[in-house]
Amino acid sequence: MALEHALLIALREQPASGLELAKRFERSIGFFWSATHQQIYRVLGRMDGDGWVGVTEVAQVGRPQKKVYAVTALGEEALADWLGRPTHTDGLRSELALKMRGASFGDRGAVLDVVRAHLADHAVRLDHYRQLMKRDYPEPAALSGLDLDHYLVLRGGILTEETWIAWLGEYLEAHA
Amino acid sequence: MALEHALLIALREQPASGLELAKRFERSIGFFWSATHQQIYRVLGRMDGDGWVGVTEVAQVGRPQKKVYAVTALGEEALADWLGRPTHTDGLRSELALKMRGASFGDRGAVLDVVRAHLADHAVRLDHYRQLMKRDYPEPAALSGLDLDHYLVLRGGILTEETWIAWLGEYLEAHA
DNA sequence: CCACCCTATGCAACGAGTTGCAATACCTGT
DNA sequence: ACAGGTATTGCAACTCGTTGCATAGGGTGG
Repeated sequence: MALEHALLIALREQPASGLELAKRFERSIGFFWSATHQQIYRVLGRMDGDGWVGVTEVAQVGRPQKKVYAVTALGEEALADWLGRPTHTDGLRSELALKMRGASFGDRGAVLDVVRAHLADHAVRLDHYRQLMKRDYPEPAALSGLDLDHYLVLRGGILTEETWIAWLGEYLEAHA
Repeated sequence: MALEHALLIALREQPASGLELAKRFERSIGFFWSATHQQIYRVLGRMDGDGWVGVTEVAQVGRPQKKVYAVTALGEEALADWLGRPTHTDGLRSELALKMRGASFGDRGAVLDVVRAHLADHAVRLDHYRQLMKRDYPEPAALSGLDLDHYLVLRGGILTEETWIAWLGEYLEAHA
C-alpha cells in the first residue's frame, strides 16, 4: 500500500513520466523501495483515476511522446495524511538468513559460497553509497529540509550495508 | 518462493503441526521470515501434495486432533538443493525510510513521532534478542552445527536492531 | 445448560508484486 | 526500403501474502 506514496514523494520532488520514475527507482528511492515499470504504470493509472496526480502529454524530439505526471492538491493531502499515520515496524525478510540457519541440512560449503557472494554484493553497494555520499553531501552539517532527509536516508543505506558486511563476516569467520 | 523452504527447515529441526509452526514463526524463525497460519496451512497442503512432507494425525487430550508434518526424503533433497543455489540480494523495503525521506511534504513533527515509535519498538526487540542470547547462548565459543547457526542468526537480529536504533537516533538528532 | 473462549484447521476474496509479452514511435545502419 | 535497436506505454497471467470469515472440538464460568 506504500508504492503510491513512494510515487507521490518522487513526483513532488520532480514531476516525471512512468519510465523516468522507474529509472529513478533504480537509483536513490529504490534503495529501500523498488518497483518495476509495469507496476509503476499500473499504480500511476490508478492514482490518476483517484485524482491524486494529473497527466500532461509531452512531445519529445527524436522520441515517442511521454506522459508527465504531477501531484494534485488532493494527492498532496493524501501524502501528508499518510506521512503522519503510524506504520507497522517492517520485519526482516531475508532468504539468506534462512539459508544460514538451515545450512546444516545441505552442503555447508555451498551455503558459505552463497554467503560470500552476498558479502561481495553488499561491499559493492556500500562502495556505491559512499561515493554518492562524497559526491552529493560533502558538508552534511550545512544541510536542511529535503537535502537533509535525503542525506539521512543515504546514511541509513550505508549503516545497513555495513551491518550486513559485519554480520556475514562473523558468519564466515565462525565457519572458517 | 521461500516459505516452503523455511517450513522445511523448521520441520527438520522439529516435526510440528500447522499451528505449532505458526507459533514458532512468531518467535525465532519469524524474526526474518514471518507468515500467518493461513499461509502456512496452504503451503503445507501444497508440500504434502508434492511429497515434500508427510502427515500424521495425532490425537490430544483435552484438545482437538492435530496434523503433525515431517519432512520426507524428497523434501530433504529439495531443501539441500535450494540451500546451495545462489540467491538475489534482498533489497530493503522500508515504509519508514520513505516517510523519513518525504517528511518535508507533511507535518514533520508527526513524522518524528512515527520515527520515535519505531525507535521504541526496535529497542524492545533488541532487548528481547539480548535476553534470548543471554539465556540460550551464554558460551558462544563452544557452539557448533545447528546451535552455532542459530546463534549467528540471532546475532544478525541484534546487529540489525542496533543499526535501526543508531540510524533513527541520527535522524532524530539531526531534526532536534 | 448456555455463553464464551481457546485450539486447530481451513476457505474465499482481495491486493501487491513479478514475469513475459505486445504495441507504438522513432532512430541508425546497410 | 528494411532490419535492428531503443524509448515508452501497456496488457495478461501468475505467485505471494493478507484479511476476514467458517467450522469443529473441547474447556470453563455463571
